[in-house]
Amino acid sequence: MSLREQKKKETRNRIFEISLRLFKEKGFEGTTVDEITKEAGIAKGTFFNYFPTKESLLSYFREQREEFIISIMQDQMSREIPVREKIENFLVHVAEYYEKDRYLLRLLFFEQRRLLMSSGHRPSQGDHRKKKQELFIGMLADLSSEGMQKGEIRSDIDPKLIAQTLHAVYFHSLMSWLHSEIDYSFSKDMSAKIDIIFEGIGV
Amino acid sequence: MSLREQKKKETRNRIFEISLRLFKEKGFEGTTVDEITKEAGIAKGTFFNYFPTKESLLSYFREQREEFIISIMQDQMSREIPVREKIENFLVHVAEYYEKDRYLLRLLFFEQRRLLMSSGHRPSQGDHRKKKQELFIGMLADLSSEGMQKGEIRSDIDPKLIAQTLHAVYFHSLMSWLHSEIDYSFSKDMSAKIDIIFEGIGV
DNA sequence: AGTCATAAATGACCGTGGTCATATTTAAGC
DNA sequence: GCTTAAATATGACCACGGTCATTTATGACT
Repeated sequence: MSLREQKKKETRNRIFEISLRLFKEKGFEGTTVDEITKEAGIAKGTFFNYFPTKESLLSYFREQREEFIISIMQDQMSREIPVREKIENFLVHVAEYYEKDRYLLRLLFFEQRRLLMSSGHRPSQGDHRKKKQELFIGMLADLSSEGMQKGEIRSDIDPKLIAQTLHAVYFHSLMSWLHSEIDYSFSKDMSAKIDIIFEGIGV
Repeated sequence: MSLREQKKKETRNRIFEISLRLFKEKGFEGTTVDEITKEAGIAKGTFFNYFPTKESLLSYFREQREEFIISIMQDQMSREIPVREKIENFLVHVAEYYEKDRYLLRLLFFEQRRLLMSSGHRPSQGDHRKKKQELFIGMLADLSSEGMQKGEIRSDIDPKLIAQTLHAVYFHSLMSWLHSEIDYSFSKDMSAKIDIIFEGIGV
């Protein structure tokens, strides 16, 4: 790696680290780009050579999280355990991972303008790059299919529908937890709701 | 009502109507407060006498929606039909109501900084005013309890948990629909997922 | 080492949301 | 109709996010 690339990487990283620290200290709105650049020892314009907007710092943070989450998913996918356990394990692992950094997650979901969610209903035309969220639901759908083949899950429902329902519960639990001011286990709360989906509420 | 109050109300309304129109025409970011005040024939400062921020226009819009939704809820609550039907009716009615104005809802959810969601996990101390979202979940919980008493719903689960799970599916379906670029029936999509919750996915 | 094209850094500048001291309007009391 | 205090309107002003023409640093090539 050339000196140039090296320095670029370092600068980008410095901006990012300083930003997250300041966000934690003073909030997202309360931190100005001027402060960030001053601390990083660069001019204001330079910031925008590295990140197109102040908000994009949060996107970058999210991308890093997503990489990690996908690795958790893939770990679970390959294990030799009942599908229900795989699903619960996966979701609980993600939840536990999130529990470590509630504050920055709050920023991520409440400060970022467009919080991406998977639609499950894509336009048939369009770019073919899979978004991370779709991968998330896609993997849950794969697990559901696997469960159907093994006779662990009802096979008269569209696996995608099941995946979306699971994801709904996961997402809702996450949001509730982020909004709440009290401390409780997000993963346990979610786990209870996943059980409902498996067992149904009907008599 | 005095002349003063009358004019105040009119001005507030004019600002609001013009704003929503401009948002539809040019988007939220694309519309400036200057434009709004110019069209409304008032000075810029006056705008902020009526709405504390530009974003608060969206909150106001949401409050209006919420009033309406609560009335739908209350209608269903008092009918003499099976609980499952009440729940489905209620959620489907809300969905159908939303389907009428997808664009402004998108603004509401994607442009507004902090999109409120019910936690279901409130701090024990704090203000006692019930937020609208809690009312929403509260009513779903009441319906669940009713269903348990009538033997239509399993009674070994906390009704609140059921309510939250139902709300999760409702909210997720709504968000997916708002994100999607294609036209499909949000209410039907949601309905299918509600069925899953009633019947479970286990064998 | 010197030249030069390209990458990267810079900060004056702009448009916007939001503030606030001041000016204007209202209506109650006389 | 006049006075006066409170409600309301005003626009100059500020801070911030973001742009861009210009300057500076880099390294490939001779």
